[in-house]
Amino acid sequence: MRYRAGHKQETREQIVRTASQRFRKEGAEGVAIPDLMQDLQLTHGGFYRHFNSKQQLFIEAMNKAFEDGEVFLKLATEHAPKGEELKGIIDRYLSMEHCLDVQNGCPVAALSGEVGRQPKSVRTAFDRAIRTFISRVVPFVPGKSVKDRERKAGVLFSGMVGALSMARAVSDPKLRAEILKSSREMYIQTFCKP
Amino acid sequence: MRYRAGHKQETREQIVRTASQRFRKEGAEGVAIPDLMQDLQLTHGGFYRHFNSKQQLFIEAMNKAFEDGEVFLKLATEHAPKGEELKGIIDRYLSMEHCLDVQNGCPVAALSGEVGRQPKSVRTAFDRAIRTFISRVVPFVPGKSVKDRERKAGVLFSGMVGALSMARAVSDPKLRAEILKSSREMYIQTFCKP
DNA sequence: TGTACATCAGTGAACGCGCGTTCACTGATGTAC
DNA sequence: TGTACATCAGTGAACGCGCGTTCACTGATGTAC
Repeated sequence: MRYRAGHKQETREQIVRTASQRFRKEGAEGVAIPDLMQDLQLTHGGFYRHFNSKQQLFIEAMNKAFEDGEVFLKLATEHAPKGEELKGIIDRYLSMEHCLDVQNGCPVAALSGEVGRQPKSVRTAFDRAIRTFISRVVPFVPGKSVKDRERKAGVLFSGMVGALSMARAVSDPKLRAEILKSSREMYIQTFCKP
Repeated sequence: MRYRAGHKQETREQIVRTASQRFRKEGAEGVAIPDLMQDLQLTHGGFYRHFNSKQQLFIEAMNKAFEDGEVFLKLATEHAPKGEELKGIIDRYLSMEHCLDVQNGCPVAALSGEVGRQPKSVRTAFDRAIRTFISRVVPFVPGKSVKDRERKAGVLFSGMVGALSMARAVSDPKLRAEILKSSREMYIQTFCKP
């Protein structure tokens, strides 16, 4: 073999990682295979040694993005003081950093518009990711019952997704900052008290 | 002239109306000019008698969608009992009908993902639409001051946008209904009391 | 240790396709006389 | 009232382009003997 053992696997992972970032930033149709491969100093022909189609890459890239989401939650809760984990999640999710860093940010906020047009396989993966995210947040949400806490986690999550999407869509930096700040304050006030 | 007076204007308006619906449903890149013109039983060549570019049509179609948004608000508040206008807005915005009717629904929910990639002219139109929508809702939002009511209206709007986007992205109809219902109940409870 | 062959990740020309856009043309009607 | 010409919304072939995908080829290394 020309390349050392594991070389192919490494290339594959690099493609998925780069695709995962670029799909979030530029959308499924905004990323061309030849262009993507050039990012890794490769030519487009080799792509099909790793994937059957662009579609397959999109699915794997989405799953990679969901894994990033898990890491995001872990970091946000671990860096927060005991008992203030939910505040940590909200503060980080609705931070200007997360808002500007689309390519490494929440895939639900970045891709929910496109996902509705994707095939079933992509959409069910989305369902799973949303349920997982909510279940990870539930332990930190106060509430009367598990059902109540799940509902609250769901409303909080979708609300934050909307605030982030709108802040990103907007052109005026002041309006962007306002959207993030109002939502941050209101969600902390609404969801963080026991 | 071959066609009666006003004919050209009518055709132009039909193109904008159809484009406005299809852009919301299929995204900016999902709609091809030849295909769009065929919807109106016309051929693609004639398109450029009406518009300089697809870009220009997109902007006009977005503005048309924003007008639809104004109508939406008017209907929602007029049909509601006096004093329950905000409840009327929330109930309608987060209804299953609105969720399924992407093509006639809120352009912010449908296009916020794409708008970030559009040129300045599109994005400033978006800013204006968001500010207008919020100012239309403010009169019905209870609060201590105008600033406070504006903030609340902003959080409510972005929250509803997120809930609608997520409900649409999801594949499981039960999960979709849950997302809408939880948000509806919670937002009515949070924002509708004085 | 040296030689012949097999492997296979990556190359790059080529494909068919649909897109946005252009343009010479059409032909029913309005206008000039 | 009748004829000749002008108008211009709409037609459809054609363009250049970039896309997703295919495929014969390359060439450094591993393996067989």
